[in-house]
Amino acid sequence: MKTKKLNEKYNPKDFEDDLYKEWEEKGYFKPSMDKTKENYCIMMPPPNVTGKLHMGHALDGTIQDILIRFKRMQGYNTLWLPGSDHAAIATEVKVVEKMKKEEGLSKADITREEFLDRAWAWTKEYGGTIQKQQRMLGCSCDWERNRFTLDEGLSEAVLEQFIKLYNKGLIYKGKKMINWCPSCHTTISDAEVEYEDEASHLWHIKYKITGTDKYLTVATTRPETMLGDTAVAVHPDDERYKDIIGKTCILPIMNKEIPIIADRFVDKEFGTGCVKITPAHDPNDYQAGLTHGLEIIEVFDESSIMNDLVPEYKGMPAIEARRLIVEKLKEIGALVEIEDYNHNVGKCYRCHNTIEPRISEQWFISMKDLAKRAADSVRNGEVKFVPKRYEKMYFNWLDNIQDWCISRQLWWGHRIPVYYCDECNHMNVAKQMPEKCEKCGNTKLHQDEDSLDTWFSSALWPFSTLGWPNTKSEDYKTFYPTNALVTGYDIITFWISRMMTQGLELTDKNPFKDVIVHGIVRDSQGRKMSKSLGNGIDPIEIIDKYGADALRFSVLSGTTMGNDIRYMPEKLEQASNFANKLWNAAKFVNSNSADEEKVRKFCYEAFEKSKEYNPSCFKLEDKWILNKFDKLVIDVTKNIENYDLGIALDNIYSFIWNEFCDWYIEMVKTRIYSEDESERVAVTDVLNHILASSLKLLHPFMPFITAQIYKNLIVFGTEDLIVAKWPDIRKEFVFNNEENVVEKIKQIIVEIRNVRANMNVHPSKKTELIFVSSKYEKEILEAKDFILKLGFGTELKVQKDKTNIPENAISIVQDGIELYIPLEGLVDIEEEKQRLKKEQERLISEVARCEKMLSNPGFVNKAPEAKINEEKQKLEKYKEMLKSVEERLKNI
RNA sequence: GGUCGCUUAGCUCAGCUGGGAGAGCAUCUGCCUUACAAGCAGGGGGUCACAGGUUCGAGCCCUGUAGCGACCACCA
Repeated sequence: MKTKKLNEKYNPKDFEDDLYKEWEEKGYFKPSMDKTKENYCIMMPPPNVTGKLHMGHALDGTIQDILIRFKRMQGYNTLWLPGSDHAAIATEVKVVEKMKKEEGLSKADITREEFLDRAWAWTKEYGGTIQKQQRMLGCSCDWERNRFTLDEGLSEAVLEQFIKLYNKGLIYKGKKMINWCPSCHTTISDAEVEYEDEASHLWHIKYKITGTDKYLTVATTRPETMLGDTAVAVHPDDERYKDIIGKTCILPIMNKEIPIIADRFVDKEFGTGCVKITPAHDPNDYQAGLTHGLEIIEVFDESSIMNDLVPEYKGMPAIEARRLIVEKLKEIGALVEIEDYNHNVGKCYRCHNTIEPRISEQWFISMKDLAKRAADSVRNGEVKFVPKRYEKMYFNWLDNIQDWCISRQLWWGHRIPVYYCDECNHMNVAKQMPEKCEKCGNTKLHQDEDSLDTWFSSALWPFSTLGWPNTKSEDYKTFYPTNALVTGYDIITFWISRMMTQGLELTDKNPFKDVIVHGIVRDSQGRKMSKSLGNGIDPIEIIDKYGADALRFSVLSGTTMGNDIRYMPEKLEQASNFANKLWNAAKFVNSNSADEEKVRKFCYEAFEKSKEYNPSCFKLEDKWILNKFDKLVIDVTKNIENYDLGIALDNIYSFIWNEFCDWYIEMVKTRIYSEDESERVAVTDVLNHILASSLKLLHPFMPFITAQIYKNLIVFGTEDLIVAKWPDIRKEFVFNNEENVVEKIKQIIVEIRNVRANMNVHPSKKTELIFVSSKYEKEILEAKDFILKLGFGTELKVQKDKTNIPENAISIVQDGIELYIPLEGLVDIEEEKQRLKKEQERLISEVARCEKMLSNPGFVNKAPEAKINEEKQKLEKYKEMLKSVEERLKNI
């Protein structure tokens, strides 16, 4: 005898941690590397090293874990590779803050090496947090293959990538207008700029037109940049200004003569139609400056501190200078108007300070060709997005792509592998500092100070983690290209598009086949969870209180892939109620199971060996639940394969609760308590078979409770559930007929309860049940025990015709079965007549509906045959039922 | 401005290839029936945003409108 026992109460804390440890120790998370099996690989999107698990991670991790566990159970050689990202800016900002707070130091006070020491220390201290939390969530990823974007192998991959792209001419250094964050002191890429509405003003300033008494008025949101104006632009077709094009005007304060130029980018309708041109501080103006050969004059530096163009503003923050310049303009009478104005301002995605467009020499990747190839892979269907609509977002980004600025003025990250010759300034591009300049042979060289965008290394994630550039490595050969990539839609541009471009360029393969895009987890009011709002929900607190399984259930049930999720904490109640229900059902099955050896002998072993289970062991309700279960397996498998995880979970939920617990267990209780041992053995077999198999289907979704129950099953459950075989459908038996009959009987039982509830009959009041059925006599007798129990019956009779039916009985009419319930003293004939009349009306309208449909020539000629037959059968059924009801009405 | 999404029960959301509108929560009624009161049984509750169209048949397909949301671009 096994000494297995489930605790009296479901309490996830009792077993979740232990189970996880056990799985990990037994090595279940590692791929089997079985060459005879198909491979399946998912790369976990690497969270920031310093991050904490939030609901987005919980959702993302749950989805991936479901896919991995599903495939693992199906026998695939599965790898889910975890890791973390060094998150250049985010981490550097935090380390700088900490340094300032604790040591009173800034970056200027220490060397690069000293800073990196601190950053690594930080990483070691805080780096493991998320991964601990992912374990609590149940993520079955292979921690032994855990990678970090700054680790040795991945850094090697970055060098390889840089040099390859450079040699191919795809990476270049150039002077361009870039996005500069004056607070983080670095460039950022276009994708990292977030636009926000900001209330501001439009200042209207008049410039004197040279040699006349006339003025033109420009409108600007940035008066402080006027010091660097080198032109005023109007639209060439603007009638108002046609005659002044080509003339010059006087820039106030600077008292400098600047040209009036015509350019089509000017919007005639906006402001005054005259635009001041500051090529150094605005992307449009920069472009105009290039086109018209204008001088570029900087007004402030990289910290937005004014330079010495005008001595009285020197050293001032630009925003401060703005105030003074506006005052000055007022003073000299150049300020015409101040208009309230809302405009979109670019903000740094990290620190949310206003981005300054600046001209600067930086490193870029030329994107156009790379982007085309990446887009084509999706266009031609080699890579598909789920849901498909996100492909448009992806195309939109790639089709309009600008070159990617990859250099960052940060220390935390991969340093650019370019070494300048101190003598001839030649750029030597190499993995390590060359001994001498390849051009002039000088031995004094210095490395580029900049580092690379975080996403430059993340772009390699699907293959750098597998050993690339060593394409001969076992992991790379086995798992690349990977199968699915699961992530939120918010990083399609940041990450998906970059993995695609780099993957195709460097490995000549699409890095993954399916891109599974999920939504954002929002709060119960639909707002984004954020630190500033304080509306975030901590998944760890949820795990503490409800368990990881409940958390996983709650982020998936009732959701659709790609849609945002409004997180309702009430879902946790549903989830933990479900877990509790399952727990109790398992306890019931366990405590009522017959001796395991006997079950094995009589049922299970025989079945395993010969696949010829004696169907006479099964009673009607067994065949019903077995048939239902097979359909469930088909549905759940299909839905997981289509990534319809919410639907798959719902399938399992309603099977376990509504079919298995509410019906099957109740149906077999009399057999369980039976004196006849062979009855008990047979029921034990089916109960355990259905329970164990249901646990298998549910395991990917709720791994802990299912595994805990499974290992404590008295019958079956010998292997660990995490590696148990995903259920097959049993082609040996199909019990469609039995399923149909039981559904009819269930319907009758529901109606019995219904009628009794309406008549306020106390459950203790039981009655005789008289069935009339010529078709299903045998089945009704077979189901006698549970019909009596669930239908409040004292005894059950089946007859082929309606002789001797008492008058004061309730009648329940089903298709092919009628039931009469004599309820002495309780049946009011008038009330019963009213009830039957209502039923009659309902059936008449049903018959009418079917007849109308079937007499519609359009329907009969065009509808599929199966549909027509279905309607014909319904018509027959309703006609028959109607006939019975009407007969009964006549007789009482 | 461009693109996309959403609008279904009181609330939050599912709804497959077009073929009788579903779940959870909430609500009402009756039950401590020996797995489970975190439960059981039963009930009520919907003009599927609006207007057209296609179709034998539309929550689902097409066009348009309105409200909400997201992304991209521009905004001197």
